[in-house]
Amino acid sequence: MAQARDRMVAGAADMLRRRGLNATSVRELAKHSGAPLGSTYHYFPGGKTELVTEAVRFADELTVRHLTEELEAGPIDGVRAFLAMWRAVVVDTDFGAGCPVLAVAVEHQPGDDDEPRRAAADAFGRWTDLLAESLRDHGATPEAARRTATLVVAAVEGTVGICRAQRSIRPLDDVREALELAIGAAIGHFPDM
Amino acid sequence: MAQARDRMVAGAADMLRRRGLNATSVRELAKHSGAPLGSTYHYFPGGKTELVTEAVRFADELTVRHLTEELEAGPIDGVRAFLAMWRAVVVDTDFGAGCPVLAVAVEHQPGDDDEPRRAAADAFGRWTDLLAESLRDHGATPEAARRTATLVVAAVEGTVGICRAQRSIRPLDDVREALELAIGAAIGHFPDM
DNA sequence: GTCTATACGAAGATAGAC
DNA sequence: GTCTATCTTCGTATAGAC
Repeated sequence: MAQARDRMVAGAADMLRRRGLNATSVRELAKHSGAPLGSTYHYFPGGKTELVTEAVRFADELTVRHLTEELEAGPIDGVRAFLAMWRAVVVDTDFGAGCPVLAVAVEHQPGDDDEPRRAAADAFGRWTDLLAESLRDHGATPEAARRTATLVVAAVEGTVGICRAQRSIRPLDDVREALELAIGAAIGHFPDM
Repeated sequence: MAQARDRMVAGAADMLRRRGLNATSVRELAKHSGAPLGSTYHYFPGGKTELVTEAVRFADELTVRHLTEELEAGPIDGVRAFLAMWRAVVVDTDFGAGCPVLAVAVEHQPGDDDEPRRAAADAFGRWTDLLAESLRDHGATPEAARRTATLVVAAVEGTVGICRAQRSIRPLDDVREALELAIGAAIGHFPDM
């Protein structure tokens, strides 16, 4: 059953964004997915490392798909929709969920397996590249595009964490306005940014 | 011995920023601090929750002290120094450490004790308020000051996570330049931001 | 008051019955 | 091939010897 496997990956991504990496247990994931514990190691011989890595890639792909669609309307509307997506994640879960990719980045430690961290690095890189490409296409210099794209991804990740801590959505709304100005400057008012 | 207690709080903050909340065990913390396990519950009757809460407040106070000093030279130099501080944390630990406050925010889940999360919320709020005050003092409107201050804190938190995932300091340097432009706009070029 | 020894549960992972 | 039962390790927390 590939369906059970897919459910486990999606379930792992959901647990990661809610509880983080170390509080996501294979046991509970199996229960939550309606699969027996042993099945996990049948589907994922690499154990928790393999499962988490796939969960990060799954979240990455979802985000890339959304971001790609949203950026077709240009970088300002694209970022607006990007922020709206994260706003929905935080609000719909009553501040219970954030970004699974950031969780892996924050909880990774040197001795751990490297694959989940690398998947997280790739995800951040891909989102930044998509945004930078859109900014360049709309008049930003390559340097301004890269800097602004990095700012957007970093600000979103950080703000989602702050919103969860404060149980308030205001930081995200403040950051949205600040980012729109920064993007406007990068593609228009300050081409040499 | 208050010294042993203080060492444990500082040690907890260090473990939090390296491994995150759930991988920070009272056992290893005691070992790392040279104290027996039982002493932990003598100094911190509230157990891990109390210990973590104090560690977050400890990191908060350190950061407030730095930020306050650095902002005396104005918001641009202050933010530059703020970013330099975080740059040093990430580089000096070879991408092994980030922000302990963000770790608590990312790993908190609804059923958990609320004190650590609230301490994290207070920390983010304090840093934002300090930055916003400095921005207002240098010509930003209250709204622009709040938005820009939130952007700075959020961007720093997010970027530190991205740098750790990618094992590269470049995102932080890119964000520094982008933030300086945003601050310049808030206090000078666009007073109505 | 300090610390050793331990209780108790849950984690990741696997062996082996079906 | 699926899943139950179990191994081992580590987590928080405490009881009670010094």
